[in-house]
Amino acid sequence: MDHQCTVYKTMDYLSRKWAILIIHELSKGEEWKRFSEIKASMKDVTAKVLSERLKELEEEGLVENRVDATCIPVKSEYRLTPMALELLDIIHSLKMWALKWKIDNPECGMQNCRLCTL
Amino acid sequence: MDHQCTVYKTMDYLSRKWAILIIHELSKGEEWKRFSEIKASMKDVTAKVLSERLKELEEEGLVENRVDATCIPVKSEYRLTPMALELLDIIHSLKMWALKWKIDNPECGMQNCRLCTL
DNA sequence: CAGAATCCCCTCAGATACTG
DNA sequence: CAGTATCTGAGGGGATTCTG
Repeated sequence: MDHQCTVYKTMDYLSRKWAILIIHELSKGEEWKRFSEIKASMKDVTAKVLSERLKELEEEGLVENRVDATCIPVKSEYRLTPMALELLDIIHSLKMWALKWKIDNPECGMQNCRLCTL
Repeated sequence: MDHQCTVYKTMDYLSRKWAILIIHELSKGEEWKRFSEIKASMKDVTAKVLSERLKELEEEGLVENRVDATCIPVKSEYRLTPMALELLDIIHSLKMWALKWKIDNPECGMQNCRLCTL
């Protein structure tokens, strides 16, 4: 890889399942979101995978985590970093590109795609 | 997935190993590139994977293939479609983003990253 | 030259169960 | 609530061999 590391490495963790959807989910609503809140809004993701992705994204500097251990039960919240907020624009461009060129794919008609979040 | 199909489906094939690097490779130099030419310029990719990716990208409409069977040996060439050329801008944005934010990753110092192709 | 066919490994993600 | 631990299966990718 050597000289092709930047995009390659970026794709390495962004291409993991749920990663982009998690980023997108965190971009909605209030700043800080609880683990259970994220999980609930993304029906099919398991706690294991969500936990893994959040940790990876945190290591990559895309997600911040704050924990309030004085609460019972413990309150753990996540939000996007400025780095990730800029990435949102690119994800948006990707959506626009997909909408423009791939709109007629069999399983997602134009109506759905125009309305869908990603 | 349902309402999140566009970006998700796009990521599905773009996130496969070598896919983005192949697109990037096809964007360089002359229009049409031969199989062996692509393979030679991407040291570590195997013929199997390169063949698979090219076929997937062709199915997705990102790559065109023309074959001259009158030659011996057969001449098979590939190039990007207009759809893929627009995607290049987004890949470029992704590189710029990575350069800006992830420049200090351990295995790729600033010098390499500024010079590297992706 | 341009792949196709096999074989094999190994990672990733899902399911389930458990814990402070 | 917010995870972790363990097991499992599918499949993506590498290495090698073969072919028109």
